[in-house]
Amino acid sequence: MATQDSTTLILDAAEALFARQGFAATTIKAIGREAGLNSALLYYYFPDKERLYHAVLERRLGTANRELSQRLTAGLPPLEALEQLLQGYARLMHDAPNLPRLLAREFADHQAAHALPLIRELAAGLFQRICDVIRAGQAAGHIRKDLDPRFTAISLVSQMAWFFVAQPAVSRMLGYEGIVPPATVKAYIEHAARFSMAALTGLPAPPAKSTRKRVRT
Amino acid sequence: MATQDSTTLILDAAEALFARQGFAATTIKAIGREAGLNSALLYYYFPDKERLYHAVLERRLGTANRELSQRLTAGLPPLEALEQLLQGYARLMHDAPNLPRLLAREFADHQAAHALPLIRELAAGLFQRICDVIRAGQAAGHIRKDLDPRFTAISLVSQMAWFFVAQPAVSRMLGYEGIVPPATVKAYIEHAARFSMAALTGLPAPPAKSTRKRVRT
DNA sequence: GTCTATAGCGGGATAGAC
DNA sequence: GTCTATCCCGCTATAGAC
Repeated sequence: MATQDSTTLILDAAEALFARQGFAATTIKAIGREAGLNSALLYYYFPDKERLYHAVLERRLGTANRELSQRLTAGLPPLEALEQLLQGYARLMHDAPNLPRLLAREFADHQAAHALPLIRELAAGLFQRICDVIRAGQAAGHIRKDLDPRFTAISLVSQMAWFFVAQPAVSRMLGYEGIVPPATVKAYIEHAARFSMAALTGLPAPPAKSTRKRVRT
Repeated sequence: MATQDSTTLILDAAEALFARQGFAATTIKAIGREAGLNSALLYYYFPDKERLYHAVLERRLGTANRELSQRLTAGLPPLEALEQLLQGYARLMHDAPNLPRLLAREFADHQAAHALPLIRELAAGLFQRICDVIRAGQAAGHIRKDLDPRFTAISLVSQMAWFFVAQPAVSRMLGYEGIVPPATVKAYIEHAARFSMAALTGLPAPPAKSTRKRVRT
């Protein structure tokens, strides 16, 4: 609790509130209160609310992106690289619980003036690299070739992303009152890894059964 | 465009705006404009903004829940039931493009006064039923027994949920400018089904390789 | 760098005419 | 049922003292 520089204090407070309530519902005064500073001071450090928000996203996404991309460029064999990715994603979300919420809001905001471009750029870069790893795995014969690399990347990321974004609901479904306990998070991540590895390496689903029949009742 | 009753007009407009911008950023006046009605009229049909929002969610979630649960109680064999679920989820999101965004916001809003309880209840009921189907599949020997049913349910739903919630980003990643074209959506859904079926039925990932090594660089 | 005070605007909600 | 006019509050942002 030793005195921190005000910029950090403000960014921290803003991040917490933006994540919890979103941009519009968060007031400058509330941020000031949360940071223990006078709200007028925010305008000394940041030109306006919009750009404060942007600064929050940049700080959080910048570190996130750096961490994640490290895990993919480590030069591991494809399957291990993907498992590391899941682990890395989980650790990221766990270390920065605000991140999933911030992301969810940005995604939901259609073409918000906000920082979507930034996110898109980061995500796209990451996405490219995941696809490349998958393709490498297919070329090396470790991953089923009938999987579309881009779709597969989405399948992998989804399992992590949704789990953390939907925390409040997920928590309830798993039978907890408040937060999902760390041990359960860990167990889920291991599940997701096993689930995904089976899908990546497993045999195609038995084409028996008449699976394609009616879709409408 | 034939004249509709004002309630529907208002609900439609409100749903669109709430989904696009969220609760706080959406003004009563904007809803009136979007609906082509005087904004004061909203207070004739709804007591306040909060309860208008609630009405929007109830309308959308009510039908959604009904449709989805039908697909699970159809008494199909487990694996087919799960595939139907994925299909149903996709159709739902496709038919009501506002739904994923509304959901994402509700999940992100920590303990918003809004309608989380409603969502939690619906989701929990559905979740229970998915788990039951998975357990049935395991008992019948169609699904690997080393998978935790609850985690597996999350893995399945995630792949659909995130794809639709993150549409704007997903679209960019797949190389499209605006919306993901229907054909691609269909292809992804088929992918997700295949991916998931392989994971559900496939062999455990080859325990060869030394997969558990370093987690930190 | 941090605070007080306040301008100025826009939003939610109401009163009441038609 | 639908519209006009308006109240009142709270928010962003600024001016300026310390």
